[in-house]
Amino acid sequence: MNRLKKIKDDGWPAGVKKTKQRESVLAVLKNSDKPLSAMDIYSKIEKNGSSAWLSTVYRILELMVKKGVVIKTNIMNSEMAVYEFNRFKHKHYAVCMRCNKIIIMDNCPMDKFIPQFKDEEFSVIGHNIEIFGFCKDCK
Amino acid sequence: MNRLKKIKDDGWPAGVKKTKQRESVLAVLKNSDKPLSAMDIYSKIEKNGSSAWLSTVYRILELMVKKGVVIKTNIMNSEMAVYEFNRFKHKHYAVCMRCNKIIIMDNCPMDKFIPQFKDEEFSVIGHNIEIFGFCKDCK
DNA sequence: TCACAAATGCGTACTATTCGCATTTAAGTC
DNA sequence: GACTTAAATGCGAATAGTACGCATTTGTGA
Repeated sequence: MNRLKKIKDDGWPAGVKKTKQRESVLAVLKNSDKPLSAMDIYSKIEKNGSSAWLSTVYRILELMVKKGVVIKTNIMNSEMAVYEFNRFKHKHYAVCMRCNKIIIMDNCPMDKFIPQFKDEEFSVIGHNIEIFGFCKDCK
Repeated sequence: MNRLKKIKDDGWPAGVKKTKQRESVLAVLKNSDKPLSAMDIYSKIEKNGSSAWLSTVYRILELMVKKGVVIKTNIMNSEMAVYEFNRFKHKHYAVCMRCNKIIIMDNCPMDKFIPQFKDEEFSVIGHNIEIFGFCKDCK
């Protein structure tokens, strides 16, 4: 299993040059339990005393998404994408309609569900589920 | 029931001035069975021989969303929002990862599903589900 | 250590969307 | 139907997130 070793044992994607900036971006994502925007990541890197130009952060994120190490998500009613370290766990989020807080959902409605399509066939690769409502602070 | 009549019998939201542009936008959305972007709507209006500045289309859409006549959705991996006429039917979409075609799903996994949250309480108002994969032409 | 392909810094460009303001228009009142 | 006025539109310019181009720097295999 895993003969191709697309991702190395230390979590680094194979065939990807190690640079200060790339390590910073991945470290920030690994240390966060919530998805972060490119700007969040940029700020956290600065706060850690390192530095990486914002456009570089975007390029790194794009690469990491392509390599499967990072997951990119678009949260509705927010114009910016968020990124998280791929821990290979199936997760979904609930988003508060007032404060935009993100809450992790533990179960997935798609587990025992077979989507039906009108006429057309469609081969399902994955899904994206977002619950919206109000968190306990905003209720 | 419906004593407040937020939406009139002809489908027009109450207390909203009728203008050429607003009628054009709603007509385009009513005649489409797929969600459309603001730009799509703008083009279709031009094609119909009418006209409405793009910023006006955006303003109208924002208003109609607020009035509950139109639904705004953000489809992932697409940087633009799409809008559809609210037919008060529960629907979800499958999006082809190659050609971005949108296919309507007939059933909903959330029907018999109760979301669970770790510690925090969350009152669920609604949900957003997107299936991705390949349509029959792109398989 | 050297060479070179690849990554970054930095600025600029692009795209979807929003905003500001002068002009126009819908709709209630006389 | 004309008048009035608040609200909508045309139009351009601004904004924000993200992508791009190119000169310089850096990581890595030889």
